[in-house]
Amino acid sequence: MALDYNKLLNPSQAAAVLQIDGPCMIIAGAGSGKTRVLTYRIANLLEQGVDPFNILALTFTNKAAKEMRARIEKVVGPDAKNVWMGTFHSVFAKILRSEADKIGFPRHFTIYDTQDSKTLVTQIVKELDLDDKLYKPSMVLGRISAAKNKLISVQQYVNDPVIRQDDEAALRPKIGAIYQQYASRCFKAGAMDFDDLLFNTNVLFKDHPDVLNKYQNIFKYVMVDEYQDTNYSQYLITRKLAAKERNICVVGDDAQSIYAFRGADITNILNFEKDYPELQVFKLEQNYRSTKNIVKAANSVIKNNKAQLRKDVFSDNEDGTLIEVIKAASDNEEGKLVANSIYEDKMNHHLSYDNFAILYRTNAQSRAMEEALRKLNIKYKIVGGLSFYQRKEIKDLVAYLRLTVNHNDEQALRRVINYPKRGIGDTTISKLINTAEESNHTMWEVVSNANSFLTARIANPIETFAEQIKSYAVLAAKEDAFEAAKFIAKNSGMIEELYADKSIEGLSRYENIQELLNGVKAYTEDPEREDKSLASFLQDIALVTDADTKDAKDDGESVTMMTIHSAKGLEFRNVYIVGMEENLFPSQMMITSRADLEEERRLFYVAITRAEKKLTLSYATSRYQWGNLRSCEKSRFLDEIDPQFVDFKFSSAGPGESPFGHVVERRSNLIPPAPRKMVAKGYTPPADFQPSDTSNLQTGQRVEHPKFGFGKVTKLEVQQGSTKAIIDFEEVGEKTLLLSFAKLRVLS
DNA sequence: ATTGATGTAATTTTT
DNA sequence: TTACATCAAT
Repeated sequence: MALDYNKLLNPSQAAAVLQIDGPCMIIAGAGSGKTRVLTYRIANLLEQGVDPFNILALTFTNKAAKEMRARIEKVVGPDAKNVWMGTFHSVFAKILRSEADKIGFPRHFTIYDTQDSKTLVTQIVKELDLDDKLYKPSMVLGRISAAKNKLISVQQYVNDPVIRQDDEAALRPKIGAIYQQYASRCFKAGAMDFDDLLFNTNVLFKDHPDVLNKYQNIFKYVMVDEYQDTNYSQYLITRKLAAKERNICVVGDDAQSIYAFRGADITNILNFEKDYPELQVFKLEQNYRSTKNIVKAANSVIKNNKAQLRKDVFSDNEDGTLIEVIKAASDNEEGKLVANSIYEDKMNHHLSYDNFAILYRTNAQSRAMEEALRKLNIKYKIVGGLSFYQRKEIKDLVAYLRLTVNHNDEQALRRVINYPKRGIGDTTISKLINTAEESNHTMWEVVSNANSFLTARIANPIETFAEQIKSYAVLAAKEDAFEAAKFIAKNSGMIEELYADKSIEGLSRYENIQELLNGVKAYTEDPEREDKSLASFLQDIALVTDADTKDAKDDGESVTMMTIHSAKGLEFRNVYIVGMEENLFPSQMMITSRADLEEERRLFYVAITRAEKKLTLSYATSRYQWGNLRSCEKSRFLDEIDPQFVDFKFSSAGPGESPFGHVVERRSNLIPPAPRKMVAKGYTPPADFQPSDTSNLQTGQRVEHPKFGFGKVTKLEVQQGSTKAIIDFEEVGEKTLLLSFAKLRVLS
């Protein structure tokens, strides 16, 4: 079945779809059918006989990948499943797993999320005895992240005189030291943060040409969506992959580049031609999404930016209604007016609530909107914000799971070592850290050998904890993710702890745990899933954002609320952009430099172009900030819209309210952990006990330990440079000790 | 070591 | 306003 692309697409779209070999760039204006082109382009490749396994399609979000796969499947059938499709992070995380040993990482390395990274930085700042006012984690992390995105290694960072001057000028000379410690701690923990996934892919390709070559041969056709949002690290990965076949096709719109703050480099798209002189360029300029008024208004705004590719987006749709502007006296009134407007529009035009979206610059703005919508009994859903996986109780359980799969995961260990409470306090924890640091071991190695250097009283619970985790690992090795997670949730005591809390929040936390377990169950019950292990489940959720979760339980009729950033790529019939105020949008932090302001403007452009039929902008003249009222000025962006497309209007008031809220209860059973004998009672170490050199210890030798008494070495194991001795003690039985810190006296 | 109280700092955007 | 951290008291 050959598709007739000239019928399905307009001439420029069809041209882009029919191009097959060689580099290609598609400049796709907002609403110009970009996804459509990408979909058909892949369909065409498949039709021309390209093996789906040889196509790599990189997108920016999981959602985009999922959507595209579904659409290709519709056109070409099950072959679509075999196309490599996903976000940069998920695709290269997968590759890094299978090649992990080549760069010294365990196959089941942990992916640290932003919270983990922040806590780690905070911990390091404290350990290095630095001023936490000067070294704020988000700031330090931003600096580290920027370095990684430019592929600046720790070595390069500390040796670069320019960077050092920068940091010194900012009165923060120790950032290099923090970076160094951060990287080494992540490595020891067998963990990568988001940036590491890309950074280490580059390391892998650089240090192992054979591996690069392998993937160059696999990915004969590379496509990159949202190319304007790639950073240097991503740019280099795609360039290397495409170096052999040169079949690279990038799609993007410089006017929609809104991730510079995260290292996205707009010059990647502006200078693409320099890398590929034989480049073919296609421009998609017809907007099919929005009315003429909306498209023209958007153009009039983006015109104010200097750096951009020339492009003329137009629409053949109706003129449509003018853009409405609502002025409110306060943020609460703004919510009320927006809610009313939604209600009226829905009634007047017989629409359903999912035709509406409220977009804002910051997540904090959602609150006023939520309250207003609730009062009018309008259902809504919030995309983004704190996601399911960021809730405390979920992170706690996930930490147990992570620790089970990767014992060295330091952040997970610290999170749960004393939760639920088992008497391991801060002092003990810092002692564990120090010991780990001094003896160059991981924290887990210290924890699982706590008895070697702590009094029995405190080593006891730690040992129990370590045994618990080890037993989870044994379980996880033979059971699927659901069985393991269920057991761990109960056995860890988490279920018991949460069940005991009868407050509203406590119940909802308990429910969230149930929901996570349901999620694991669904995961293992998916018939198409080959790997049902706990490790595999964790890999999956590490890179999942809220968008996918929320979509699944979308019950139809609700208004969507989200930040403008997360709205990219989406469209709605009616769009409300709220909080059009100076210092909010554009954000206060972005008005100092021209480049930043231009990014804010592009953000505004993205927001405007989400709307199909009707766009409404609103601002408040006063707003609560940290509990007190501040007055606000309307945004400069309002004045940048050509006034012929705008209808200024003032309104007020709104009808009744309604109660809401519900709670469900459930039961659980629990298993208490087993106690164990730890210290030899009938043995007292001699006062003159002197540990001897154990580097030449042999199996069968008799040894003395200050706590466990006399025993015989039954086995020696060398692992990652450290030697473990399994010793059968006369009074306490078999123990596994790390030779490097066990105090042993060799007797024979 | 755990609890509760008081104080403080924070709001940009996300894989 | 809230979330988090530090501190004092048990």
